[in-house]
Amino acid sequence: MGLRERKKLAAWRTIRSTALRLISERGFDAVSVEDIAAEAGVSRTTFFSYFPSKEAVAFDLDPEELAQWRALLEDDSRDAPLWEALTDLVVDMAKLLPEWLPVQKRVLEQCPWLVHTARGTCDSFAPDLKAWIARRLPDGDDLRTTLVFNTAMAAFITAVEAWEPDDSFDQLLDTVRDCLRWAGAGLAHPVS
Amino acid sequence: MGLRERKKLAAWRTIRSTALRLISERGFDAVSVEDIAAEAGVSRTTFFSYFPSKEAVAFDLDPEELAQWRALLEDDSRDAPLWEALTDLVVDMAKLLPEWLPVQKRVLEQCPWLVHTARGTCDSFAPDLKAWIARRLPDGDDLRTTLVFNTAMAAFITAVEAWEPDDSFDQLLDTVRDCLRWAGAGLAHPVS
DNA sequence: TAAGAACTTGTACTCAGTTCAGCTTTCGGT
DNA sequence: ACCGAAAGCTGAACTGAGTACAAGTTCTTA
Repeated sequence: MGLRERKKLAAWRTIRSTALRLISERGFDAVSVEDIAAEAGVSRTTFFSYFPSKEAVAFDLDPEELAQWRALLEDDSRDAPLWEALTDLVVDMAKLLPEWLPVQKRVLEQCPWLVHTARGTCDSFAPDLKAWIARRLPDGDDLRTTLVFNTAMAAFITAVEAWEPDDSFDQLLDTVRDCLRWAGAGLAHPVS
Repeated sequence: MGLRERKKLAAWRTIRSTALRLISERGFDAVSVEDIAAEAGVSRTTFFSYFPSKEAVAFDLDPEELAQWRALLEDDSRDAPLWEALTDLVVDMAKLLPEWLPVQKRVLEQCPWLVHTARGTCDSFAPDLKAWIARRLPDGDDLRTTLVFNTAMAAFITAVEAWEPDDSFDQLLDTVRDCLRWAGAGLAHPVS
């Protein structure tokens, strides 16, 4: 990794951690991009060359986590039936975020309307994850693929919504697994 | 209904229809709030007293549709099992929007990132719809309630995503019903 | 080590959204 | 019909997000 690339990653992380610190101190609205940039020692312009918006600085994934996440999607060794494999995949993805999720939850506690942005972060994986699902669906039904994807996301989000950042992370993983299992088994049936 | 109230509704509709016309002519980004307000014959300030944001003018529901929607939620006469009743409810809700949905879809075709806003419109019903679900769930499990809600929403959104505004509206309703049925039956099972 | 690519920065701009003080219109009671 | 209160409308002035761009700096590579 060349000097340029290392510097870039370092700058990314400086900006991000500075932003999270300020936001957790003062709240999202009370911190301007100007503040973050100044505190991080870069210009406003540079800030926007790293993050497309003020919201992104709070929710974008670290490039390394992102790479790990993509790696999970390309691992084709899961041979269980679709829904079980998907459940494992989602749990494995969640496992990569033990630092990230609590921070996001705390930001969202203060600014609930940012939920949309947080979901957007997940949505950036939609194409890849959909492709992953389509690969494992016998027929190439697009509607069915999308339904599986959206439902799995809904189950995941439900678990994250219910989880408090002070609870243990394992508890979240259990809930994620439960929600996916319930959704997969069919919500029209009584609880098993 | 007093004069004041009638005028207000009229102004709301003027602003809204003006906005939709301009947006469909030029695209969402190429229309400023200033343009909309001017064309609708009100001030910018007034615009923001009717709509909290530029996005809202494209996605907020007409007060009358909103009232009908709320009425559906309060109709307690459905006595089918939860998931069937919920399926019917969602279909009934969709039935109220034969004008609205095609317009929204066309706006979203041009500005896909507004999906978050569109979802937000649905989210404004979350509390009421969740209460509706909780009322019909035997035990008062919050997690389960949320899961049912989120999954139903996911199924609905899946159907809307798959629908093209040039397709017949009945086709959308069928797809909504199918998606809810599949999700309710359990996506882990093969297609029936 | 020099040419060129990639990155940073300040400046200047557009537009969304808020605040507020002053004006006009509607409403309810008399 | 009239008057005071309340609700609504407006323009002006402000903050802050996001973009465009030209000029300067730092890294890469041959």
